[in-house]
Amino acid sequence: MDNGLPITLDPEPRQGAQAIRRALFLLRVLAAGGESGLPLKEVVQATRLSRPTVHRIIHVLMEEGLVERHERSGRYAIGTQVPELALARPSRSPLLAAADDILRETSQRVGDTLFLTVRTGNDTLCVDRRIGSYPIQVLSIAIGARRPLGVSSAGVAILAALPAQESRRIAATNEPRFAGYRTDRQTVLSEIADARRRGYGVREVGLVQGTKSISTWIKTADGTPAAALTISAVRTRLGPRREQEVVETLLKAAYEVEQKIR
Amino acid sequence: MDNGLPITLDPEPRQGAQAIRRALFLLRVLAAGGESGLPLKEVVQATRLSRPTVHRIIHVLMEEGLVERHERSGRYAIGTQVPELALARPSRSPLLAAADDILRETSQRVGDTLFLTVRTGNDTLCVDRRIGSYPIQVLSIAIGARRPLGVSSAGVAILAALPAQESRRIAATNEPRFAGYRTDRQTVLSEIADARRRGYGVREVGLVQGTKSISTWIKTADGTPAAALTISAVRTRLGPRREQEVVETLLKAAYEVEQKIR
DNA sequence: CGGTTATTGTCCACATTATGGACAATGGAT
DNA sequence: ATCCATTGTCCATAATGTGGACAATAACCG
Repeated sequence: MDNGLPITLDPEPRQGAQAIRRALFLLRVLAAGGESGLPLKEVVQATRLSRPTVHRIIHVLMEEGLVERHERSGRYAIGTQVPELALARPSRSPLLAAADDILRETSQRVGDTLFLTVRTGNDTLCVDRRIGSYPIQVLSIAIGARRPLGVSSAGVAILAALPAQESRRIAATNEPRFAGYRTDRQTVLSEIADARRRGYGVREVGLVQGTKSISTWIKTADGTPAAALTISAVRTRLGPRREQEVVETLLKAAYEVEQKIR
Repeated sequence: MDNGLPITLDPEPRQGAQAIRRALFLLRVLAAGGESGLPLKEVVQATRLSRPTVHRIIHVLMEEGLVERHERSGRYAIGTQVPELALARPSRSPLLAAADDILRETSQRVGDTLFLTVRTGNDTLCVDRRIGSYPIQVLSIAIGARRPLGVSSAGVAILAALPAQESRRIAATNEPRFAGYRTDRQTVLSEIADARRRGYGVREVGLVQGTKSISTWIKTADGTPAAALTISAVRTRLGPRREQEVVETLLKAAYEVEQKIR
């Protein structure tokens, strides 16, 4: 696969921090659990770590305030310290700022809900959502929703925009988590291939019954995908003809965002 | 010191996570560096860890996206992943919601800038700020500003509201960081004692020349301090007589917040 | 410029730390 | 009252993370 081009490969990861890496991975898994959090068991399954290890790390994170445990349910979730640490950063990322106007205009034009989704590690994260004017809107994904790369059309689009090698690596890494979303590695890999061929990602069978999603990718100057732009609607609203129209609109919008963030 | 009362002592901290604890401590130190971040050297000083250890951990955190390095300055700062993790939580804490109206009314009444500051670990963190109507306002502290407990009037107030044992422990822990704020443990301890006697914290010599701050504490139902309510103004605006008036207003506002969060 | 210092980065022998198998406790469910 | 599912704890042991010593830059300066 080495074609001599200056592809930026990740330098071999630094050693001597297994525990820290594990803890951060745990945090991301917990983040995927959102406000309601996850029971220990699911965290163990998603991480493929031993239960004692997960237990120990999660309790240390609790002592440190990065994780909370819900009184009633016993589920573990992201704690108050995390947003507190986040205050050290400017409130709005360049991407969000750049996409703001474009999202508004585009969602008005197409009438359906638009999502802006970024990649964060091996996950997708919904960072903005604009509701359209059509009376039936797909709102299943909220801002902050996090899923393994590959299980949503946005995730597939982002994987399709990555070098094949890396997308395969991520699909392999996320494999243990796919079961929870009723998919598997083979399916994801073929969806990625489809998306590469088409130039955009599609999901006929959304996580919500009867919905369909289409995603285009947004690349940074160096060619790595920065985000995905997704439209979701009830399936009947995205038949072949309209799919073409909508895709054109999305591609144009994605291109505009790309220009703004350079 | 054991008087038989059911004082909640921290259970002995869990073992087997030295590295994780260190990494989180590093994150908090970096958070104190705000947007501009800190050079490695200062992180080393603040943490009292060996330089190789800090270096290794910080670079792992960079690989994981929790820390960024500024291109120009080479300083390390909190990275994009942190706010991304924070999206897993509801946007607004109960405290902020409860304090919202009260802060607005109170800042209108007194005319000077009000700050709402919480304790997070061994730090204070400014989580809200309301600017008053008087033409000279002290704005030195921004939302997100983080300092070791003890160096601001808010920090002193919170320490004063904690059990003596714990406030002493924190003052000792933070000692290495005090130098950077031109204070020391002895001074802090005596300020805490003063605040306990008075019922509120005062700082005649603010971090900014010629300003003065007064802080009252806000306690949760279980008696632990949840936050501090601070007024800052140019010193001449807080002479003895007005100090009394302002303190009464602050105490009343703090009491109202306390009622709301129970 | 060459030289000096301040800061950041790397290496690796070694001791401490973190690991996970096995066992215990808790708490619903029936 | 008994069972099953889930969470919690222990501890011998291997592997991980540590920090002293050395190296490489970057910043400063005459």
